[in-house]
Amino acid sequence: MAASTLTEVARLAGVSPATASRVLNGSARKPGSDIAERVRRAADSLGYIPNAQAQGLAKSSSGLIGLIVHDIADPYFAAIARGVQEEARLQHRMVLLATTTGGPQEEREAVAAFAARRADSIVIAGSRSAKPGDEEANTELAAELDRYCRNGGQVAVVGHPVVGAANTEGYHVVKVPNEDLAAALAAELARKHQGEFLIIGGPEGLFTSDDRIRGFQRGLADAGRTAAEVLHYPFNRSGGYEAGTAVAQRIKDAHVGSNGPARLCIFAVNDVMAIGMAGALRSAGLRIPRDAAIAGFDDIETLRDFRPELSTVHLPLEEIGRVATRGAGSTLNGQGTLAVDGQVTLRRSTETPLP
Amino acid sequence: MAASTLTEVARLAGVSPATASRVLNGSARKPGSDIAERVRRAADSLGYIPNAQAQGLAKSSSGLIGLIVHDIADPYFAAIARGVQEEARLQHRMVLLATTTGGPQEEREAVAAFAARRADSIVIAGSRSAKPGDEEANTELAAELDRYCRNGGQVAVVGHPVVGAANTEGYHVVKVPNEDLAAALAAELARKHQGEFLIIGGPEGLFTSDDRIRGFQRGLADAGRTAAEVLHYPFNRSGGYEAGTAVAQRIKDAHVGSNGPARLCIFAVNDVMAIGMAGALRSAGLRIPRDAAIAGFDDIETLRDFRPELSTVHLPLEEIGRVATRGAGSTLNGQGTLAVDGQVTLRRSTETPLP
DNA sequence: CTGTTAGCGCTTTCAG
DNA sequence: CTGAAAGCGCTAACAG
Repeated sequence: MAASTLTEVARLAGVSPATASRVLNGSARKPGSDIAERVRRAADSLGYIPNAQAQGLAKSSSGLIGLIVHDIADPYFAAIARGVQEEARLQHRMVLLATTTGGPQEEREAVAAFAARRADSIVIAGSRSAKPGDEEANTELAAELDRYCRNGGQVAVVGHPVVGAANTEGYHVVKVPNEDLAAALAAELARKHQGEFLIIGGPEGLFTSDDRIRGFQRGLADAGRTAAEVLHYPFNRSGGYEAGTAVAQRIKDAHVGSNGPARLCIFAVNDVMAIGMAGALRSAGLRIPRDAAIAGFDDIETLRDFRPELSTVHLPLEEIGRVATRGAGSTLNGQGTLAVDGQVTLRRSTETPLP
Repeated sequence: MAASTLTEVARLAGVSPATASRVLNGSARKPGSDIAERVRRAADSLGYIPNAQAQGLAKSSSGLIGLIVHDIADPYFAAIARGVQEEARLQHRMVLLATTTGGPQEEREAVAAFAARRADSIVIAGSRSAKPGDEEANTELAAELDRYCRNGGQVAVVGHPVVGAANTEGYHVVKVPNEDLAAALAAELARKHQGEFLIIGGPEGLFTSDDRIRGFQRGLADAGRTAAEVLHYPFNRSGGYEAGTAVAQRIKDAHVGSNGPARLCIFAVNDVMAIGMAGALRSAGLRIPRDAAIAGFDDIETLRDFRPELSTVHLPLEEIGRVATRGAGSTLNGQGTLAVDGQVTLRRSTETPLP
């Protein structure tokens, strides 16, 4: 027993499928109210549900919006996803989810899959990378997006354009001033912090990570401080934890003759890494901010309940999701750059402990 | 410039669309390798991407799996979503996301939307409720699901069947032994805890919440303890926080002449509520476990970095997502009950502080 | 093994 | 204002 079709409804109502279509789904034409009523009655007596695939085929559009994230359970992506979802709902669209462990190769596949489903627009939230070895995959990804746009698709990428992406109509970038914000953070920290700085970054070539590292170094330089050492680890909590176990030893060694205000100040390029780092230090018996200061980036919701309260750069994550979706939703603004801003947010993890 | 079609590919390769279809998409038939090669070449010279809508229409299936959650940014749902996503990928399907603020009304709409898109299966992760006033909406939801199943759809709901859902072919339930686990938790706590118990539940009528409350009370009773008072608050972090501000005062009042081991032991029916509760108590200047013990339920990933370490009942969240998806994925097992198990996990938040 | 012929369910000109 | 007819792009019986 298959679902009932428009034709069946039409027959039951004694009208043509065309008319039934006109009353059941929006149309410029407005059938007579008597007829309309009859059709509607027939429709729900049969429990009619329009076949979106058929509608899509006929109208060549789908009401779908594709979202690409690295990991939906990462609070950063989850928050963006919530924003995307909210905006999608406003637009009466549904969200198609794809998770890619990070490679441009997988992203290309996801884009192709979305294109196959004729998604009206695609939001790419994951960070782009330019690791050596990824060039080819990146080129292919760019080509895929290009084709998608040329076929009328709308794309919004968060944070950083896709490497080599042509400036096609329909291609939007939600600019996040990672570098400037990181610089601002460094400036603030340099003011109240006399010790050395250490940066825990993601894999080399990850744009988001690189931007933040560069910005932080610039901020330090502007404050007349020497450049910080940079360590590279995976861009997630485990990476931060791993880094933390390495750093803990260092701190302990330096601790001989420790002097509070000159202790190490660690900047992890995102909050989950900062959290991992803090966890590792705690496991090693160290305390924040007593034995080291830590700052992160993103201000994920999880931080609200994390102790010590973590200094970070607040990013309007949900808003980013909404803006991206909105930008990719309306063809109004052909192609362009959307912007959001963040804010340095100092909390207890970088306070100078009382002597 | 629209995307190129199978027909175009066929023409370019000098074969019939049927043949092109056979080589480009899996088919029992295997065209000659010379022809096949020609078609494949034509296909990617044109950058051909099959139109999934058309395929779906023709095959009446879509490769889509619909997921319904309350809030994708809630760690509980995010973890389940990750599991669903993983399994979906294994099955070469894509996940369609819908978030409902909780009402059966919205869930009904989501199911209808999935049905319209001809999703092969639907996973409902949100908790079902039987609030007075929801009866009608619940009935409609059940009817919608029923129809969906009758039309060949597969459904898996997590935790609790939909109220009034007929035992249709294709309807699966991932049983979570909430009640028993809560009872086990209560038993453990009763053993090491002499003070009173207090339960912070979700809204009355929410099955997950009610089951856990019932189980906990049963566990207390079996241990010869008097029933705990139950407070009802929203089923999220805010609810827990709100509850916490109310409870804090109580604790302080009782604190006059406090005696460590007899302090209050609070059971919040899920971890996010427990976290909210803990936050509120901390804001009020109270400390866990010194001034009160707290336990939650779910063991969300966030707990790993929460302090004090929270006692809870571990649930294999990702696994639940996978199992649900798997159950709803294969028509093999017509209809039935899938099960997962949890485990009481005691941590520092319920330890008895040293005198 | 390949090509032809019908649709899948809906929208949309175009007549009436 | 309504109906008839022609597809949207692809698959699946059938023939050849």
